[in-house]
Amino acid sequence: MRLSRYFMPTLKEDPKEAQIVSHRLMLRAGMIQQSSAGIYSWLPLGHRVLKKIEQVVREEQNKAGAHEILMPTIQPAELWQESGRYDDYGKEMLRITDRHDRGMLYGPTNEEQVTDIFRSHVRSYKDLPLNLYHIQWKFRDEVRPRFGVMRGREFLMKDAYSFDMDYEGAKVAYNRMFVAYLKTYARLGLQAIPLRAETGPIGGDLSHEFIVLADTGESEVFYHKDILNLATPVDGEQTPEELQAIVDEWTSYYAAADDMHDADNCDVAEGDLISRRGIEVGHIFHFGDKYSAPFGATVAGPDGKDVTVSMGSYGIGVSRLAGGIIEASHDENGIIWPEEVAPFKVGLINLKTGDADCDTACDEFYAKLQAADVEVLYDDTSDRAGGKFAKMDLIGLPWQVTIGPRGLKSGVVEFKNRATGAKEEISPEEALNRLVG
RNA sequence: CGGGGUGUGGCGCAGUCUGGUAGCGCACAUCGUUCGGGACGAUGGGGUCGGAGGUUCGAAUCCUCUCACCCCGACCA
Repeated sequence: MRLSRYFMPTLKEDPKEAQIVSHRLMLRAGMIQQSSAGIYSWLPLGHRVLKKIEQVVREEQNKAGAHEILMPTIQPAELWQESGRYDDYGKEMLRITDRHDRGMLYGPTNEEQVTDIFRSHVRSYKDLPLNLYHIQWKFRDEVRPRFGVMRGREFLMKDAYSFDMDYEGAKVAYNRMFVAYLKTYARLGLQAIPLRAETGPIGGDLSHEFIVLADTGESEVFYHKDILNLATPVDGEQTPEELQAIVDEWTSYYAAADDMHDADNCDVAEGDLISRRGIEVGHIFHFGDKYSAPFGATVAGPDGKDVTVSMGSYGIGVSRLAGGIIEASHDENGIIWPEEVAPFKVGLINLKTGDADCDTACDEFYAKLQAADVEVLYDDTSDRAGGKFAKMDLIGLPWQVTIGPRGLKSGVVEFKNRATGAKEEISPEEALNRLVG
């Protein structure tokens, strides 16, 4: 993409409404624009990031055997009356009336909707286990939206729902998601910690939330320092026993949010207990028949008798992760994107636009990157060098290649790693090899 | 929902106390000089000062009401 043709409205100064770093950087990088409290438009750069996060989440869900569907944002009130949550949910649920005076709502989550789909189509135990997920916008009318996209009213969430014959089966589904989440966060460049969680209004008896560490996190977390040294699970089919072993390993270390932490009854040695701020980026629940029972979601078992299925739900805040990743990965100059979610892999800086040799060298380099399918943002504007560097640092692409007349004389380009700041002078061919390889 | 705060060109702000018809920096446009880490000069475009009502000869400024947004707390992906 040529920057001269791109829509990336960056700001030099911090918008005053943005107090936390990810919100400031997202606004300054031209990723988002606020529409109203807790509701945002995603501009091209932000949209690219959002789609990349979504894709990583999607791939890991698919690998875990979940099937992608897409349920609507607007749901009928009757479904929620059936589960009893229409009255319980309170003002956080945005209620709408259509022209026929029918009660509708903008879905804050989809347990009812997915259970309705399940009961309509699944009749036999042979169709289990089943896990359906979608990545869809949700709306929760929070009293106090804040922190930019990290605590919006409208947000993009991946929510998966598992259906099994019994608790044992549901636990395998739960563990499979647990492991998939660990892999997902690792791919996103995040160090995530699973915490045992309150099951909350959603109900159930097995629940973990996943948090990423960041100084601006909303809650305080306490954890055993060795949990950070655990290896991310590897890809591939895993037996129920192997899944359980991974979950057991990750949950064997102490980890709790401030609401669950009890300093007096914590048996972690003082030097091993670490306290930091964290952002919740995922939450998984087993809740049994909480929805399947009132909805009559049953399947025929091997003996021909109907069994009410045992369910779980598994959420990842996709739009929140965009902010969460920035919170966890930035410096004083701007964002530092992990490679998997960077809007472009490399920024190409033409140090002297208008200089025939420099333009030619940059255009050729750009064409070669494009031919090799390397996502590149090419700053071909006539801005001054300083501004170009500052802008590239701000938007945080993993690599920066700078081509200028002086380097061309000696046959080198500047190759910079955004994360480490390390700069090397190498040949254009070498730079190309590193980016393509 | 309780407490605090802010609304003035796209962004950041001054002006409000002490009413006199809107200003600065950045950004934007044109021209020129510059140009290897956010240049300089000249010129120019853009704001009914969040909204409504009131006081006054006159309101960004004073009064009343209202809306929006932000921050701290309780709650959530």
